[in-house]
Amino acid sequence: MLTIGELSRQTGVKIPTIRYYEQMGLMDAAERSEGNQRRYTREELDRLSFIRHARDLGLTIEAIRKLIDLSRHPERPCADADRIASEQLRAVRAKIEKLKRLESELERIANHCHGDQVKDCYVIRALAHHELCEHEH
Amino acid sequence: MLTIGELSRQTGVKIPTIRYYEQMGLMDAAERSEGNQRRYTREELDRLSFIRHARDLGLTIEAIRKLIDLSRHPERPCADADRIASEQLRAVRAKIEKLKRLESELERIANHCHGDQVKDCYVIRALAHHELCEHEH
DNA sequence: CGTAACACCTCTAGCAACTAGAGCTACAAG
DNA sequence: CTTGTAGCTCTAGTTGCTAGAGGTGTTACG
Repeated sequence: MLTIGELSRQTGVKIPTIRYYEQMGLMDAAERSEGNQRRYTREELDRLSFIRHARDLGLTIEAIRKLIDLSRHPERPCADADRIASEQLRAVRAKIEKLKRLESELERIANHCHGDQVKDCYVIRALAHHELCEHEH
Repeated sequence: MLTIGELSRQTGVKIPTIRYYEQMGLMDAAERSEGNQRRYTREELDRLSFIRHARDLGLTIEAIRKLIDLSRHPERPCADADRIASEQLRAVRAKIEKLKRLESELERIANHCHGDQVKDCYVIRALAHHELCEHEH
C-alpha cells in the first residue's frame, strides 16, 4: 500500500491534485489507515497514471470520466472511446492552426519596431490598429 | 456617445466582458447618463478594440495593462513594449511545439484501434500505458 | 516511552478570464 | 402611458487546479 506522498512521487501528480481527482470522481475514495490517511493500491496507481496521461494530452476531466466509465465495461463497443480521441485530435489541430496565425502576426509586430519611443512604436500601433493585420481574427 | 450595447456590437466584446474590463482597470470608468448608464466615446471604442486585439493575440490582462500604461507615456523608450510582444511570441511558439507533439500522438491513438470492444480498444490501452508513446510528455 | 520532524488530514479561498442569472431601473417608440 | 428592450448591480459558477491555516498521524531516534 502506498501513501498519497508516494503515489504523488511515482506519478508526478501533486498531492492536492490527487485529492481533487478523488473529489471529482476520477479516483475512487481511497482506503484509509487507522489514523484516517489514504492508502493506495497498484491499481489505483495505474488509474492515476491513466488520468495523468490523458490530462497531458489535453482531455478534459469530463472526457476522462467517460473513458474510465467505458473501461469498466469491457464488453461494450469502443466507438465512444474512438470518438473522444478523434474529437480531441480535431480540437488540437484547430488550436495549432489558430496559434500559427498568431505566430506570424506577432512575428511581424515584434520585429518591425524601429522607433525608439512609444509614440512611434510599431507594437503599440499594431495593437491599436487592427487593419495592419494580414489575417482575420 | 455610444451605449454599452453599441460598443459591444462594434467591437465584438460582450457586455459583461466590457464591465469586467472596467473592473480590472483596463477601461477607465465610463461617463454615465442621467440614469446611471454607461456612455462611451470614440476613444474608448479604440481602447476596447486595442484590448480585444491584444486578447485575441493571447496577451494576458496584466500584459495589456502594461501596454496601455506605456501608451500613456509616448516619450518613453518602447523597449518594454517590444519585450512584451517578443515574450508572447516565444510563448506561442512553445505552445505550438507542444500541441504538435500531442497531435502526432493522438493521431496514432485515434487511428490504430481495430478492436470492436472496449477490452481490445487501443485508445483505452494507449492511455493506460504510457510506454506506447513515442514522445515524452 | 517520549519527543521531534515530517507527512497527512479537512476546509476555505484564490487564480484567470470570463459567463450566467436574479431582481431591479432607464429609455425610446407608439 | 404603456410596453419592450436595454441597461444596472451583485453574486455565484466555470475549469483545473494551488496555497494556506490549523490540526492530527506516523516514524525514527535516544
